[in-house]
Amino acid sequence: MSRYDTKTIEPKWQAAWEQAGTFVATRDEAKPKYYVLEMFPYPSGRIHIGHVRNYTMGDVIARFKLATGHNVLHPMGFDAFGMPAENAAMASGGHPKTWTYDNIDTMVEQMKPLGFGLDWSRMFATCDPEYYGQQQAMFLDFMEKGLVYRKNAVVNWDPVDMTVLANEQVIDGKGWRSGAEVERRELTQWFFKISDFSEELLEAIDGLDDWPAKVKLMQQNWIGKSRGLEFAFERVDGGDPIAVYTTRPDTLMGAAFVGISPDHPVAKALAAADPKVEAFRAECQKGGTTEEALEKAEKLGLDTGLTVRHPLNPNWELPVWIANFILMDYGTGAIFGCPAHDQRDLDFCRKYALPVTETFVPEDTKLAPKSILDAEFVDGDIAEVHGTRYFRLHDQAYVPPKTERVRWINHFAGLDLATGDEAIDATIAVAERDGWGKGVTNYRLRDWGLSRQRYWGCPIPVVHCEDCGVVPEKKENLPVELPFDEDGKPIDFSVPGNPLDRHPTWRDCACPACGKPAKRETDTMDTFVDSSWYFARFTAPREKTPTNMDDAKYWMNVDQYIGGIEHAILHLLYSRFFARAMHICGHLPKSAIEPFDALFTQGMVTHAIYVTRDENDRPVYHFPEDVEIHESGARLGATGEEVEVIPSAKMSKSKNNVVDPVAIIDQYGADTARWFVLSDSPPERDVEWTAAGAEAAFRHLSRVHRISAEIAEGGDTGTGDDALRRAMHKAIHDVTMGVESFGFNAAIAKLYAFTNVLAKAKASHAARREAIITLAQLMAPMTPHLAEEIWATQGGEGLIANAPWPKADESLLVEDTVTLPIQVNGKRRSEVTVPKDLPKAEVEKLALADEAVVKALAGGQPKKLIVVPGRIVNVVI
RNA sequence: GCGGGCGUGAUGGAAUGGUAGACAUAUCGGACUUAAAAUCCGUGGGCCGUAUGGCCGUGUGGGUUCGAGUCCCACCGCCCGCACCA
Repeated sequence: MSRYDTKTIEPKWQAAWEQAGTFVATRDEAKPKYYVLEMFPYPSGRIHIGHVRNYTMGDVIARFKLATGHNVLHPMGFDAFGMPAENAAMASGGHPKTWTYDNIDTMVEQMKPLGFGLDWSRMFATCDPEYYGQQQAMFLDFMEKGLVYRKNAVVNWDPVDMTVLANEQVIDGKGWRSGAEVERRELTQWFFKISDFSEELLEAIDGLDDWPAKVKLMQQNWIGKSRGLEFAFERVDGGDPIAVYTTRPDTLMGAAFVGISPDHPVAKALAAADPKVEAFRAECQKGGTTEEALEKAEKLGLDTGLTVRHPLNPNWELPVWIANFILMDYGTGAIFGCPAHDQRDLDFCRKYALPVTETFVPEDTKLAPKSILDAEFVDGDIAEVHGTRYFRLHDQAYVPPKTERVRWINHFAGLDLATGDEAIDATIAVAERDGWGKGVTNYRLRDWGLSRQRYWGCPIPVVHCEDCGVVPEKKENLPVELPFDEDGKPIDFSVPGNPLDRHPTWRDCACPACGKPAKRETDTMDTFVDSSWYFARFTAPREKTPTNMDDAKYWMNVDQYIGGIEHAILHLLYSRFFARAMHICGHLPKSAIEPFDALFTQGMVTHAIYVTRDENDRPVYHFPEDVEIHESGARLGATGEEVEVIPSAKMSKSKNNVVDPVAIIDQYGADTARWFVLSDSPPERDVEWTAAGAEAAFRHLSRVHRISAEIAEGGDTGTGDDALRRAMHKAIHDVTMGVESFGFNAAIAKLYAFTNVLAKAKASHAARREAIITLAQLMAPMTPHLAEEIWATQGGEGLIANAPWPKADESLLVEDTVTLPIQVNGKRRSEVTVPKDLPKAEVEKLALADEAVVKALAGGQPKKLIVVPGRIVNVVI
């Protein structure tokens, strides 16, 4: 009997698929098309077991769709621009281009033995000039349609290296290499006008029926539509009024101060005249640009000495403060602070001794007069004195949901009991009636800054001309290619800053408008641009235009997109924007403006970390192969030292817990790796790689292989054909459901169960042969090599990859009798087996006659009797 | 800080609001073997009980329901994102 020899089996079938062109996609109007795509990898160097999981899921879908009669497109490429290539060049003196293409070669070589059903003929990398040249062409189209513009924006500035830093390169507010305190600095940058699409991108989320609800919710919150009031505070000194935007105009009577951003024009004007203000602005510019850093930073304020008049009472003057937590990018860059109903404002006002005024109190309370002592407020903000409940603020701002009714104090629109939403409406109405403000809709979504001051990215194809200004490059001059050399030598990346900026010749060019000598733009594009349209490019990857409309019409949309949850917002939102922009420029049909019909977000593959401590109590990480697991705990194989096990940690080179797919394939074969990454956890959740789990997967596949070999040797073993066929059709049904609903782990559990039945089945040779062939077909999307091998062993024609998916015989799925649990007051007490169509009344009779029920009733009558046909009986006493 | 998610035996997990723990792993017991490996059979949430069986049990505390792992509220813990990481 032949053993399960993956080293022979797997390359054999991979060669067979390649020779047959099984996965090469060509347009065929006669068949329904199916486009399945996994988020393409960054060529970091080696493939990761996480990639294996991602692509295996896609491959299961692709092979399943092929078997169900679809014309499948399942391509692969590389998201190849980005910082790590430059970092590698900086660290070891190579070139980003060489590093990247070497990595791509390695990774392709590592992916092929996994047997993915990919159309490799469509592969490209985003750093191919053929790709980024088309991207530049689209950029010019976007410019023409007014979708691109320039403005100032803040970046992380390293004052020692004199260079812009990515957020990732800012560690605890310091530059990663120089260690210098990072500053926020303004730079003129290129932007895509994604904010023009805020409403459309928000509304269209409703139509994304096959996206996870959590992703849709995150995108909605990110776009952040809000309704509010815009108005201006008159300055007492007669200067330009200060415009503010607020989502809580109902709290206007609780205003304590007006706050402006350190980057607000008024703040800048004051700073020009007053070094104290300038020093404060400089203080505010310390640290990185992330919203997290800004939000967590200590709240700082500076009283400008300016005052403004309250719009509802000209005698009420409010101080103007500069505050570091106010963003110039959102609203008008100025707010009014209402400490009673906003925690951040409350903290600020307590810190700077500004007054706190409630504008509303809980419905069943009164505002506490001063005469009620603090001591009465034993439990937070409410005190009860002589039967009356009084409210007064303490440490927490009072922020009830806007849909909750509250009691208003001195509301100028005459409200008494009303919800926040009603009060906002009333306030906006009054402001509009009296002409001092207007209701506006605002979005949190900001325009997409795409400029990067780095080398390894797609050059922005514009030219700066002294006479003509910013001029788009001519399309016939595309691609604007990155230079490989400078002064005849490969570019030196050991110097901080953008090599394009200091390149001796690359910048020099002729102005596309007037022909005079001019300078190229040296900013390159954000790598998110590259990944925002690659899915469209896969439909016609060699086209001399960004897309081919016929191909795009045929293949788009992506029917199933699969990738990590970490891309839930940015990548997916940018792609949705890009599809719309491409449609406007004639590169995609209208039908493709929502490019991903269905989205699935898969979890990570994790692995335990093994740690010991050195003499200074610093952690020492050990490779799994150096650790022995005993019942009493884990120990180092060499020394017997006890090892701490941290389960389910993200794989990381520095923690020595990375599982290399290449080693796994070598040890067990690709099918085992594929089977394991699908089997133990639901695909949306993290799965922990364990040696025992991989071993178990391998044992199971060996067992299936062995069963096939036994059956091939023939012989009838009994007469249980009927039971085996029932189990088989149940398996067909369950596995089909599992695959269609991304329940891969559940599908695999059903395959285990069916295998157990088949292994023990006493049945005719014909029935057993039918069962093993069906099992192979059901396993084929997950373990395609083993499936082909069994198919061939059992004399199947052609390739199993092309065989039609088995169909479940519905008549064999239904049982004649069902066993119903009988509950008494919701607790299971007994059960009764009845014919499946037994009328409800009969079931009730049987239930009431049940020994346990009779005992529980003790002669009495049940209060209620619930019979759910085919499910359960509940007797309520 | 803000937004989103997750939490079930020793372990990974299963379960259209309807018998919690399918399937797999560890463990333990047995068969086969001179022996081991492989394989096969059984055991496999906790407590009590020889057993039929009983009580408890899905992070914690409350709620809705005839019935809650599942729905709602609060809390705790962990994970993801926060616009220049990909």
